[in-house]
Amino acid sequence: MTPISDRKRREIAEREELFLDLALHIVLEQGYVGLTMDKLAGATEYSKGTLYLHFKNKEDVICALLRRLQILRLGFFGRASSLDLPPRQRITALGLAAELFVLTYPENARIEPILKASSIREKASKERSDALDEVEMGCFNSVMEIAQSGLASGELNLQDGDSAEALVIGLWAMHVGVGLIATAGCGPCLAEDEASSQAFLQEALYTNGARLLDGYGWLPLAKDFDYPALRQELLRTEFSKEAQSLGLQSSPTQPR
Amino acid sequence: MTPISDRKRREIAEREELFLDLALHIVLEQGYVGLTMDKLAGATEYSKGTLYLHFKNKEDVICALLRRLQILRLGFFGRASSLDLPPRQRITALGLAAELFVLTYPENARIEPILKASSIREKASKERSDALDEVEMGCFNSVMEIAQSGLASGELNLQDGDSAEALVIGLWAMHVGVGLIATAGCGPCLAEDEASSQAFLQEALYTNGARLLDGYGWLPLAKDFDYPALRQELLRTEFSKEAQSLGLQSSPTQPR
DNA sequence: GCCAAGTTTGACGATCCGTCAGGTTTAGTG
DNA sequence: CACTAAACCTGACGGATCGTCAAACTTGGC
Repeated sequence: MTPISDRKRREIAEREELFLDLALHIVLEQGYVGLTMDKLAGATEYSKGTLYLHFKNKEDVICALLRRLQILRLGFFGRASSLDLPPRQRITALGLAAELFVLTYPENARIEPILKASSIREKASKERSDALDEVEMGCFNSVMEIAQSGLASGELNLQDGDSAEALVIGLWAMHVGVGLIATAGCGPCLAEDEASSQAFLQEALYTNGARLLDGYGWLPLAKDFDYPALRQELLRTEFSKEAQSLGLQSSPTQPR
Repeated sequence: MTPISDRKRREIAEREELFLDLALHIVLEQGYVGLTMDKLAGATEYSKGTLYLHFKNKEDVICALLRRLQILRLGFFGRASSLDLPPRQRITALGLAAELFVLTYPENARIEPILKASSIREKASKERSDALDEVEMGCFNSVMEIAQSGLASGELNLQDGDSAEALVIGLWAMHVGVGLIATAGCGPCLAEDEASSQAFLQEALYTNGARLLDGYGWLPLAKDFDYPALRQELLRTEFSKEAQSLGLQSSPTQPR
């Protein structure tokens, strides 16, 4: 039994994916409290002991779950960020990517706040927590990189006390904040109707992002460039697949 | 034993305060997971049964804890919001109030995300959850009211798709987001040194708030009014007590 | 002094976490 | 093919916690 075999290794990786799929299913259906290691083991063909070979504890499962999602987010961000566009247009594209990510993987909104808040990070294994950090860092840096290229090319001019980092924190905080409000509500405000309030919040996030960048004087300002058209175009090109599967009508130009 | 006695009622209310004090102490010391109903009962002179006469469950305790804090926040907001200043100055004052609140009651930052994230609201009693909503609504409305008076007096002019609600959501989301990042970190980014990164985040929140309002074109713009001076003045007047107890040097004008 | 209503208690059943001794499978060997 | 040792998996179990409720206790009016 010397060769600790690739097959085995692959099997284990596959099994972990399976565990995470099932865990996600349970969390979505019954919430974090509803997720039980016994239940999860029962849902698989394996026993609790095996589960604990993969995950240090329940918190570790959540951590792994979120990491899997954040990798997808990073993918979206990367696609937007590598477009051949001027910085402000690129960051607008990234904003769109963030929106599409949220819409495509609504489960992220359920998992992320669970992990952010309670002291889950402390209990999860260090490796997994670090792995998650790494991906989140990547997302943050995608934005940071655009800000820096804006500075470099002169469309973004910071004043006295400002910094690119502060700007990115602002965008990031707004993104995180809207996500949190969307799941937790801020009080019951906006809670009238689940779906429409989600749409309103996403809309508000876009608007406020644009206003914030305007406030920093990042050119071209919203009034000087047709960002909505850019978004529409991106929905037709880079993000056409996502737009389609979400059923976003990309305001057809001219049906022939 | 006919008069169900005011004394008794008062005693019960006092006892609840005591419970909350002790619960807060435990949460601050040992985190949410460290808070145990047995432990809490043990810390009081009462038994678990009595605890459960006050609170439906553990989640209810957290909910009550946060509500007590949010009432204090509402107080801060109210004081700022009722100042006799033009709208944008007033909302700046409210921003300062929010900062001071965070500094004065750092425990809020520990409790709030716990409740926002995990499915605590679902398990807490409806009454308590509603009571919390009410206070949070009050806070939100403080901001909303200022935005509306800005609209009314013409310093704030919204464009096409914008709305006062969206603006307030933006500010609110940024506030919430920064709070979450401050406790959870966004990845380990900024985590170099606990205290200084907190300060940076608060600073960033102020800057971004100002930039956002500038982006909406809410007059007077940051460049046309000395908002830092206004903040200093408020620290010397309305919020002198808080500034003092926080040891904020309010850059003395002229010691005589 | 006595009783009934109101109040408090803590032992208990139920649930869940994480472990580990022991059973089962696997893959190489003669 | 039989055998063996390492790798793998299992599920019963100890420990911790939640929330309940029947019983014990306190209160205050008569």
